[in-house]
Amino acid sequence: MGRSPCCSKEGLNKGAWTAREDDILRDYITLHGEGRWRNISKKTGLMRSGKSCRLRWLNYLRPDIKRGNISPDEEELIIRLHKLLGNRWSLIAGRLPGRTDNEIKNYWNTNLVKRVQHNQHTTNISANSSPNNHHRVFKTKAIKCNQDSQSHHKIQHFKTNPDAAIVLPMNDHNNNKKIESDHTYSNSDNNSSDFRVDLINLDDFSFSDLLNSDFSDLSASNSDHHHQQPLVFTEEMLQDNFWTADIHDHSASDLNSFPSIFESRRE
DNA sequence: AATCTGTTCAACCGCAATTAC
DNA sequence: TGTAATTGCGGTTGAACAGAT
Repeated sequence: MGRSPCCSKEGLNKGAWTAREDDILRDYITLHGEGRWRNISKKTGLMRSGKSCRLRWLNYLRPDIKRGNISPDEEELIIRLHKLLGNRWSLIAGRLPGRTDNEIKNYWNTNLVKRVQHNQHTTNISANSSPNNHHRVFKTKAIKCNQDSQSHHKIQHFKTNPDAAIVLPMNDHNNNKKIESDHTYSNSDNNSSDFRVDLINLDDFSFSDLLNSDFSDLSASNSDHHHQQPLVFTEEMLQDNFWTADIHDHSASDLNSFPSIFESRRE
């Protein structure tokens, strides 16, 4: 016995949204907030699927959205994050305030992929003698958390897991929460009840992989420091003998510390 | 002016994970 | 606990537009 059957898809509008449809959707979300996407078409008479409403809102109508004019800094950040994460567009978008995964994906496919391929080609020619000189893409595990005990358990799992993980707090457009380095929950919106984090399993890569990913000035390259959220670490990483002294010496568990920490570890 | 070709980007689709019943 | 609905993600499509011929 599951949920009540879904409404028929017949009669739903497709294609470009009209200004009137935009107004209806915007007004509804302003009044009732995001989520329950399928209800929107029911309650407003919009002949659009819930999926379509969600996409239209997230990619176009959100008030905090930035469209077009991707700056050279943002461009650089996209390239670096793509090098690190691959086609994880939502994850990359999470590090670029006001940008959507769709916009970044489009921008990558239309502007950056050719340039990166060209650069790789020229790099390969010049570094032909070192075939092992390639970077790796880190696979992350996304988990959804809220402030209940189960979510604490999830975080605790990663805190106690020997394969300690880097926590990438999502700069989620739905809320402004993040996990602080001490794992207390920072909640700037008491009405929101959950958030996502992405975890990189350290078992998946070696230090050299990370070093080859060229993290340098990742944070600094983004001009919008107000919205920039630092990468943070699990408690284990802070306690780990390999890391502790260095990170505490740098007194900040964010990416600004990465290059020097890694450099010192290599010595 | 008409047609062709390439580019852009909003929107759709299918799938997997999560959530609700 | 099983099943179906919902949500979110990445890949793909196609309409609209611009520039070339």
